[in-house]
Amino acid sequence: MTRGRPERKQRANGVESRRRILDAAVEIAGERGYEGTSIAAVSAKCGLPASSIYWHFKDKDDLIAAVIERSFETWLAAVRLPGEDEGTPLERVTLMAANVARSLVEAPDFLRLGLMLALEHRPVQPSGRTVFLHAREIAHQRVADVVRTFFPTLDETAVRTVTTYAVAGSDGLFVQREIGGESVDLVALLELHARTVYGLAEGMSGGGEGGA
Amino acid sequence: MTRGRPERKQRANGVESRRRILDAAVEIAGERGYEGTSIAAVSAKCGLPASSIYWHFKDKDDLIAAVIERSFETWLAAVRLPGEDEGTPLERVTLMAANVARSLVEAPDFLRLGLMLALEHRPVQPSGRTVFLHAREIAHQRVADVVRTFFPTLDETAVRTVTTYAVAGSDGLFVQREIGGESVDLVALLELHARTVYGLAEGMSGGGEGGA
Amino acid sequence: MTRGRPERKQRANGVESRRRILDAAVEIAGERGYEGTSIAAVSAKCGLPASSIYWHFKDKDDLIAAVIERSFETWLAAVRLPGEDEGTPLERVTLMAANVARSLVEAPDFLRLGLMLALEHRPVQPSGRTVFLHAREIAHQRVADVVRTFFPTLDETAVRTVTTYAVAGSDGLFVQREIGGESVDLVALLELHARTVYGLAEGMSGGGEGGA
Amino acid sequence: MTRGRPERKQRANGVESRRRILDAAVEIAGERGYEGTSIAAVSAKCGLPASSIYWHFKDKDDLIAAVIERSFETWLAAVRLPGEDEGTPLERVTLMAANVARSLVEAPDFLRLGLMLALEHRPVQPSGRTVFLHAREIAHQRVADVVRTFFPTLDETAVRTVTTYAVAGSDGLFVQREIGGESVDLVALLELHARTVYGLAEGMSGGGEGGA
DNA sequence: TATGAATGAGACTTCATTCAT
DNA sequence: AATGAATGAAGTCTCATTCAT
Repeated sequence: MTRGRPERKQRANGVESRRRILDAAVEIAGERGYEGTSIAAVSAKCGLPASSIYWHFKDKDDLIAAVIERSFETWLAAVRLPGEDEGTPLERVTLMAANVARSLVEAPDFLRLGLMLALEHRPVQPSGRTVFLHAREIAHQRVADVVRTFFPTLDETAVRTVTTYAVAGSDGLFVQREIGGESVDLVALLELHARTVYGLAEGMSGGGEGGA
Repeated sequence: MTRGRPERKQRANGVESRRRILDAAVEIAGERGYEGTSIAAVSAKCGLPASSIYWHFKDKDDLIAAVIERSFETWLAAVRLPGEDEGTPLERVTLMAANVARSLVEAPDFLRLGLMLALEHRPVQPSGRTVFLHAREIAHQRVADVVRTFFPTLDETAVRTVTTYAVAGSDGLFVQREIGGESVDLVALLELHARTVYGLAEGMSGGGEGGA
Repeated sequence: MTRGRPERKQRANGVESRRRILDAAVEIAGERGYEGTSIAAVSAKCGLPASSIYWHFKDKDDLIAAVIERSFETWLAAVRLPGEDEGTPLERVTLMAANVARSLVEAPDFLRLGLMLALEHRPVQPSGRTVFLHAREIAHQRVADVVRTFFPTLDETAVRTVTTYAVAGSDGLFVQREIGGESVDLVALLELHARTVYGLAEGMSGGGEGGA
Repeated sequence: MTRGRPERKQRANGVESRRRILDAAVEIAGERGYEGTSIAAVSAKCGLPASSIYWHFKDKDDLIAAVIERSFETWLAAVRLPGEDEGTPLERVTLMAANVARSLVEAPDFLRLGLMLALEHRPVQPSGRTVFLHAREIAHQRVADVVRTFFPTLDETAVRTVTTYAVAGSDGLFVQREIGGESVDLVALLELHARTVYGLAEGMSGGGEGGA
């Protein structure tokens, strides 16, 4: 019973506690989804009692929403967009795709949890879902900007179609990777996807037969 | 107890009860996922007491697995593959995509619930997940067969890549539709996807530089 | 550890269990009020686990409402109204008052809990309060009938005033008894009240100066 | 820390904070009773953190006791007893009753909360109950004094009976008003009560057959 | 004179499941 | 082929209170 360290972390530190709670929650929620994330489990993993979690977050819904928000920011920071002027357009797009792929492999919790929430259709939606959809909208806009940059002649309908297709493919390949594990080379697949989308946009840009 | 007119439906009918339970469960599980599906909720929706559900299914895990299985069959039945010899290859592939799209709009529960299960990573996975992955494997094989039929010169690695890419894109577009609702034209997007994949396979088939 | 009686009352008996729960709840709620009545305490007192209470009652609110309802019936049964034709009118009224007093001493839970609920003004009222007010309305009507019987010339406004005054005095004297305990002779006080109200009604009946 | 303009109210003011806490507490306790009054709710209503409440009051019990005490004083201040020598004795008594009625309509919290506490019978009684009973004893004495003044020939037993009856009737009519809301004319009813009690005392004073 | 943060206990309620009938 | 009743475990959340600052 000789307690090496006194361990009576009496020093109240809200910021640090909040971080610990989010760290624990992002891990559990990323694995088990909304319902599967119990406050007791988060409490056990972060070392703070359940009642302390309620000091920092109004309720479970609020906690999950904060998890989504923070993990989106983490993920955004992990996507390092390359400098503006390296290589051909196609090479640059491919590089972006590889960066996205790496960020999704490194910090997959955001998208995994987000997709779980997005697929649910509860009568009363968790607010984390709203936060996710909002984050997703931001990502969508960024992709759209890239599309517009590389294919300035595309009309807005075509931009939207290409962007939607690009994002959806990315989602699908991420799911594939989540199911297949490390045997799925997400970097290679997203690079392939980038080239494909590039070709698609090129086709819509040159010949007027856009669509969908 | 022999009542005058027999068979007035009150007298138990196992098959019918089982169907009612599955009908209720597929709806709830498709909305709320595995953890979100409580036996009590299924009981309330189907009108049978909870204990009756346990007469038909070993436990909740078994019920969800059965839900996945049956909704896969429902979905399979909804995919009406077109006759073999109408139109050009590209037209035929596009037609298939449209059919898949329609089936996913009509019977989305299978894929929605399945993806939710697939994205989870719990210590002990629900057997419904296994059932889903198995069904998915079947679908994957069917797509692979189509790819081989249309592009007999593709090597197996390329077939796998194209198939994976085709399925992943389909998943991603399905997610898009689940998020965006009716404003997303899944038929058009999957037709576009079909043409894109067709072009991709063609490219890998003709020039030898396949990949991933 | 030698368990004398097997005590595994496996024999499911809903009616009996429900009664045991209500018996426990009426006692606790009569002493401690709505908020003071915890499901855990009821569970401990009746021997059934908390979850079993929820088989018989939707929630705590439902339980308390049932408690009020049953204890009202118990109390009503305890008020033995005297035969129609014994003694003078004043004697008969006094006898009624004594009977009411005895019933309130014997089964005070109904009125004690009811008054506690009635005095509360929560944003969302417990449904037990509604049940109590309804029961009280019934009691009010009975008293009004007695008033009308003995003073047929009273107009309805006067009947209402006399009845209200009679019931209010009864409530107040009951409170007095609850505070003062056995040192308060409720029977004597209610008999006095009966005579007083009788005189009041007589006065309003003869001279036309009713009021309030 | 010496700010330019001092005393801009931000700088703590114990008396004012204490008042705000009591203001919030009297409202909540008057609505919900002892158990229904949570420190968190008081904190939310008064805008001070829960820990500040514990700076001003030892514990919840202490807070409620202070609430009772202050609201009793508020109520006492609201009872404006009339000058000694206006009108006939009956008129003066009636005027007193009207004043009491008005004070109970204006400041009902004291009596409402007090009666809730008085009706409870917990193993360990809140000290607010004691405070209430003490305040009530004071009120009782005042009424007894009035009775003695107007009916000097009454013996002490009769004085006690009349006083008890007077107070009980007042309580009962107050409850009636709390239940019935503004549709109950408390002033009229208490005036009626005053006349009735006056008559009762007169009867006991003249003929020697007092009672109870 | 306050207060941000923490905390163990306990609140109500639902959970999946069982069992005798 | 079913079901009424029961139940221990676990769920989310609130409680009154403390303590270092």
